Amino acid sequence: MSTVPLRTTASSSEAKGTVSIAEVAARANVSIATVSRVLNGVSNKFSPATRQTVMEAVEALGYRPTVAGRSLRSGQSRLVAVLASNLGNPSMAAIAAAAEVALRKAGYVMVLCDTHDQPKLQDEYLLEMGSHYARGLVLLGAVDSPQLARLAHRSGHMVFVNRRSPVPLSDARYVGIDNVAAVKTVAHWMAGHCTGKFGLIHGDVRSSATRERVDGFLRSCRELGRPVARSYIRSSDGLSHLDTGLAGMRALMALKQPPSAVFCTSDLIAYGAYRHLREQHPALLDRLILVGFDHSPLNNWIAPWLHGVRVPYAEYGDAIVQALQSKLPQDILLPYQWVNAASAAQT
Amino acid sequence: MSTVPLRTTASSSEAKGTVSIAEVAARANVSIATVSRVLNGVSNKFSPATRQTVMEAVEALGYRPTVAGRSLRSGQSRLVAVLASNLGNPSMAAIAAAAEVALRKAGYVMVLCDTHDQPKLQDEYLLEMGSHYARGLVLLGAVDSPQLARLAHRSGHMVFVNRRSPVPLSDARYVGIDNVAAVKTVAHWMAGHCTGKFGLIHGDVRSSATRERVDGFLRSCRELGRPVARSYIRSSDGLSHLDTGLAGMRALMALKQPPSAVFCTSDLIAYGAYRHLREQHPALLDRLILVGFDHSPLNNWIAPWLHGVRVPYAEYGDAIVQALQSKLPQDILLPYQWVNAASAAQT
DNA sequence: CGAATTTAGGAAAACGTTTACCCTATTATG
DNA sequence: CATAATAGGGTAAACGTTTTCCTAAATTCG
Repeated sequence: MSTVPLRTTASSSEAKGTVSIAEVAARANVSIATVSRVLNGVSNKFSPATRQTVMEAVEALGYRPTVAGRSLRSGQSRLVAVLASNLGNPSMAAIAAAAEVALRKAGYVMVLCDTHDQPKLQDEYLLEMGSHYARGLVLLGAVDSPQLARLAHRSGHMVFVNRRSPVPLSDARYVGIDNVAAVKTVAHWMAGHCTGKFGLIHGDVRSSATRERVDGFLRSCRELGRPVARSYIRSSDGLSHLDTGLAGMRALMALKQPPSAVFCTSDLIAYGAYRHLREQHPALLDRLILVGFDHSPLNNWIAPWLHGVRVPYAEYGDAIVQALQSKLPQDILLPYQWVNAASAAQT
Repeated sequence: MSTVPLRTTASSSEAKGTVSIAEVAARANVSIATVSRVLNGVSNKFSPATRQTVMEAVEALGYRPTVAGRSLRSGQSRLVAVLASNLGNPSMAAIAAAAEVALRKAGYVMVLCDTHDQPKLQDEYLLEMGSHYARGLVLLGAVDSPQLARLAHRSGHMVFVNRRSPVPLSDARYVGIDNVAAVKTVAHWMAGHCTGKFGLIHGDVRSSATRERVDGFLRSCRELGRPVARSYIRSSDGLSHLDTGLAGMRALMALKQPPSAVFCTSDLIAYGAYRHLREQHPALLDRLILVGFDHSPLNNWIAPWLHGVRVPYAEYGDAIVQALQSKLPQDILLPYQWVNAASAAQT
C-alpha cells in the first residue's frame, strides 16, 4: 500500500514517446527553470558553459517544448486562424497559400477554416480560435455574425482581407487593393477599345469588394458617358460565380442590344460568361471583349482570351503578416495591374 | 506581508476577457470537477438539477474550455495537420478544402501546411505538430525525410493521400484511387478513339501516384500493342506541371512522327500541353486528342476540350476521416470515372 | 576594502483542465 | 433489517511550461 508517487524518470521518455523539460533538466543537471531560460534566451540568467550543457541535452533527447504547457502558462499561442469564406474559389486558395508561407516565415502556424459564407460556421470558428488563444485572426471574406460583433472592441489582432469588416470596428486592419481605382482603369480601357455598349456581370453585393467594384465601374462609365447593361445574379444556394457568369451572360445576350464588351467582377464569373458564349454564340467569341478581375496565373494557360485586372495574391501573405504585427490599425492597399489578354498580345 | 493567495474571483473574467471553469463553478455553486463532468458527460456523476444549473452558468458566462488546459492534461488535442506538398496545385487545394469540411464535421480542427515538397519543411512541420499533440497527420504528397522515418514505428494516426509513404511503415493508412486500373481505362479508350501513335507526358516520378500512372499506362499500351512516345520532363526548380506540359508537348511535336493522342498524368500538364498546341500548332487543336487526369470541375468551363479521369476529390475528405479513425490500417480506394471532353459531348 | 550591483541559478507558483480518490446519503439486495 | 451497491459531488494531484521570488557568489564602484 505504498503511496510514494512515482517520479517521472528520464527513461520514461522512451515509454511515453514524448520528452519533457524535466528530463532535459535531469540530464543536464540543472533545474527546469534554467532549461527554459536557455531556450527562451533570457539574458543574464545562465553562463555560456551551462548553455552548452543544456543545448547538448536538448539535442540528445530531441526535446521540443510542448505547445500546451507553454500557451497555458503564457495565455498565448502561435496559431493564426485564417477564416476563408470559400476555399473552392481559386483566388481565396491562392491567398491562403500565400498566407501560409508568410505566416510560417514569421513564426506562426496557420489554421485554415472554411466558413462557407455562413455566419453560424464563422461564429463556431471564432469561438474555437478563442479557446486556442489564437494570436491572430485573418478574415478572408468576413460575414456579419454575433461573435464577430462581440469581438469588435478588441480587434487588434484581426485582419480583414478583400472584404472589409461588416461590423464597425475600433481597431481594424485591412489588406486589399484599391478597387475603385482598378475598375476605373477597366472602364477607361474598355472605352478605348470598344465602341459598342458595355456589359457588367456581378454576383452578391454584400461583399464590400464586389460593391466597390460595381459602384466604381458604374460611376466611371457614367463619367465617360457610356451606357452599361448590368446583370446582377444573386448567388442563391450553391450558385457559384461560374453559374453567375453563365446566367449573367445569357441575360445580357437576350437584350435587344447586347453589349460588345463585358466586365465581370471576378475571373470565375468571366469563365462562366465565356462558356455561355462558347456554347450558344460561338461566332461572338472573337468579337466580344471579356474583362475579368483577379487574373489568376492560370489564365495565361487556359483563358488567354481574358483581359483583366491582376490582383497580386502572392503578395497578400506578407501584407497580412505586416498588418497583423503592426501596432496601429492600418489599410494596406497593394498595387494592381492591368493585363491584356494573352492571345491579344500575340495578334 | 500577508501571503494569502488571491483567489480568482468571478469578476476577473471582465478584465481578462476569458472565462475559466472556476468562474462557472463559482456561479453555479459547485466544484470545478462537477462542471467538467457535466461538460464531458461523465455518467452517474451529477443530478439533472445540477446539470441544469451548471449549463445555465456556462451559457450566462459564455464559457468554453480552454484548449491548452485540456490538451495539457489529456496529452491530446483536436488538431489534425494536413501537410500538402504544393497548395498551388488546384487538386491539392480541392483535397484540402474537402478535408477541412469532413474534419470539422468529425470534431477536429485542421491545420494546413505547405511543405513545398521539401524534406526540411516537412520535418519542421512534423515536429511542430508533435508538440501540438496533433491527433492526426494527413500527408498529401509526402516526401522522404528523417522525421517521417522516425515516426514510422507509431504511424497509427497517419494517413497518406495520393502518394504512398516513401518509407516503410508498420501501420500505414492510404487514401487514393486505383491508378493502375484508371490508366488502363485511359489506354483502352485511347485505343478505341485514335489510330495514330500515343503520347505520354509526365513529370517527376518520385511520387508514387505518377509512377503508378506512368508504369500502368505503358504496360497497358504494351498489352494493346500500341507504341508510346514518352516525354518525361523532370520538374527542376520552380518548374510547375504547367511548364512540364508545355515542354513535353513541344518535345512530342518535334518528333518525326508526332502522336495523335496524348495522355498527361495531370490536368495541369494537359493545360500546358494545350497551350503549346494553341500557340504553335493551332491547326492541330481539333484533331489531337488530349487526355488529362484529375478532371477538376473547372474543366467543363474552361477546358472543354479535355478528356480525362475524374478523381473524386470532394469525397477524399470523408475517406481521410474514416482512415484516421479506423483502428486497423487500411487502404481506401475511391471510385474514379472516365469523362469525355465536354465539347465532345455536344458534337 | 566595504558596499552596491550584477550574474547565475534554484524553488515554487500559476496557467485551466481532467480524473483518481475519497466521502456521504440514498437505494437496492439478500 | 443489515449490508452492499450506487448516485452525487468535493479535494487535490497532475499535465509541461514560464516566471516571480530568492539566494549566493562574483564583480564593480567609491
